[in-house]
Amino acid sequence: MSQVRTRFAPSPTGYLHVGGARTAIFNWLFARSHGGQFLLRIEDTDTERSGEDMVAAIIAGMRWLSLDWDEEIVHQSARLDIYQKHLDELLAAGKAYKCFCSKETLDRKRRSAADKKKDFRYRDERTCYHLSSAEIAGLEAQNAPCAIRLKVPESGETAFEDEVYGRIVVRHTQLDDLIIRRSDGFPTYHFAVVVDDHLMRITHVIRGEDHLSNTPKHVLLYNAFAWSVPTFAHVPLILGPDKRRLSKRHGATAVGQYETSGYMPEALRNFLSLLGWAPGEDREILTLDELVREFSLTGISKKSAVFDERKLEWMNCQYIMQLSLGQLYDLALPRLQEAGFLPDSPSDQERSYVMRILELLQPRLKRLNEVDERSAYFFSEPTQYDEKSVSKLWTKPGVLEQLTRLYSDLASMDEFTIDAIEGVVRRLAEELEVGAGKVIQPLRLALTGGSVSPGIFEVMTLMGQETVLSRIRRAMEYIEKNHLQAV
RNA sequence: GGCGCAUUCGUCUAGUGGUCUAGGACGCCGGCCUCUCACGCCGGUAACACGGGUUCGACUCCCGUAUGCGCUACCA
Repeated sequence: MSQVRTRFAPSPTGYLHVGGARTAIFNWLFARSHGGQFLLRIEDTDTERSGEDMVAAIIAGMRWLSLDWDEEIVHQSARLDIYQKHLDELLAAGKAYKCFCSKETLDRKRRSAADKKKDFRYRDERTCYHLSSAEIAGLEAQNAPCAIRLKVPESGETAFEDEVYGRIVVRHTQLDDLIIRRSDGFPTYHFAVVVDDHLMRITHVIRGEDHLSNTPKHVLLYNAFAWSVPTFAHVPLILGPDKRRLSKRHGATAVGQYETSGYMPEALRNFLSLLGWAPGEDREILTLDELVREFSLTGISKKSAVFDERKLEWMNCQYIMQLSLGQLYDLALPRLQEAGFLPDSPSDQERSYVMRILELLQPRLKRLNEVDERSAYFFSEPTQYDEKSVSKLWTKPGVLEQLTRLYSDLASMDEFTIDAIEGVVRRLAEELEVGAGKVIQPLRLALTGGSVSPGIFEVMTLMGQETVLSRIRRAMEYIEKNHLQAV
């Protein structure tokens, strides 16, 4: 069997979106699991809608997901002469013909057919197909714009075997003479895709299910050239929560958005792999190697899948917890620097301080972009106290005395270690005959500005005795100033 | 409208005629742990779209209905 070659062929009319990314992942996985090649092709024949910045964004997205490709990137816009050559071939063989009908004329005919509740099919009249060579020459002499259509057989059917959906058959009466070159000289998608897939020696075309209905047209084109047809595998579409095709209306659809909102590429890749495909086992957290090992076309589902961001978030959480502290530090560093918590080149001391913070935060992070707000109080005094927590925790009678005691007890400590602090706090709670939580929560509010944080004793050792004391004092001042304690 | 495709818990899915009183995961609910939150652990909730066949037997096969999606462009 010949070498497996797959490709991902996005059109740069937008950023790399998760649906495209999923298709790319499947192609990549399939190629890698067969020791084959994975190629990248930019389908930029629609010059109006394509942009260089989009190409760059797509490439960045691919890199971020570690989807490396083999060989040079193919740009369709640079292959116009190749398409023209193949067009001429079809024209010469009488398998395609020039069509001088204007878009306006066609639209009008389509509308009037629709009014009569009928389908418009160009092939029923084939106006331009019946033009004499003299007429064609005349039109061309006037430089009349013309498109090129493929001549589709009027009877019979075209079938192909899809690896996911099985045998697909379409009667030729359902098809029209499709345009394969626009009047502006650019090939249409259907034509370019077939020519390129053949020339790039693609063996397996893995793409979205929205192309399932288009594939018979492509098969017809392969046949017209007498080329062998590749294996097709169409993958189900990705839907939004409302079961409609995933689009910008649903929020984040671009891979880059997931990067900035703190998702790890490994998590997104893992999640996307499992959308419309399942390995034969129950495990869901799979490494790249495992994915490569397990991936197969037969595991692909026929049913479109809803993109569930909650599950992605959970998966991201799993990946964050697997990180070593050093890795987590590297990922958090730019975000902490941007927040102004760390200088451009942190000292060793700063680095180890942050690592200890991250150790506490690690199981609590769903997304990497939460690190700055969750760690803010380690870098600066709380600028304000959470209002609800204040009214819940600092209005209770005795809180001021509690904090006063805490202050003096903590101030007299020599060793500000986790165990020692815990001992002091618990002893105080016992003495006051209250649960430890009753002492800890008001304290937590004083130190962090809120009622949620990692274990308070860990937080305190990290902050250091001096900071802890000054924050307690500041909290007491706040309580007094605002007359929170009932008189 | 025509053609194509699909239809298992809210969501992702396992399941290829009997092992299914339908399994796992996310979510949700309850509990444990506990200084809050998170992690972790334990338990619970919840599905074969509907109707006909075929068969000794159907989630699994066939037909129809419904619903959804896709294609029906000189977009890709």
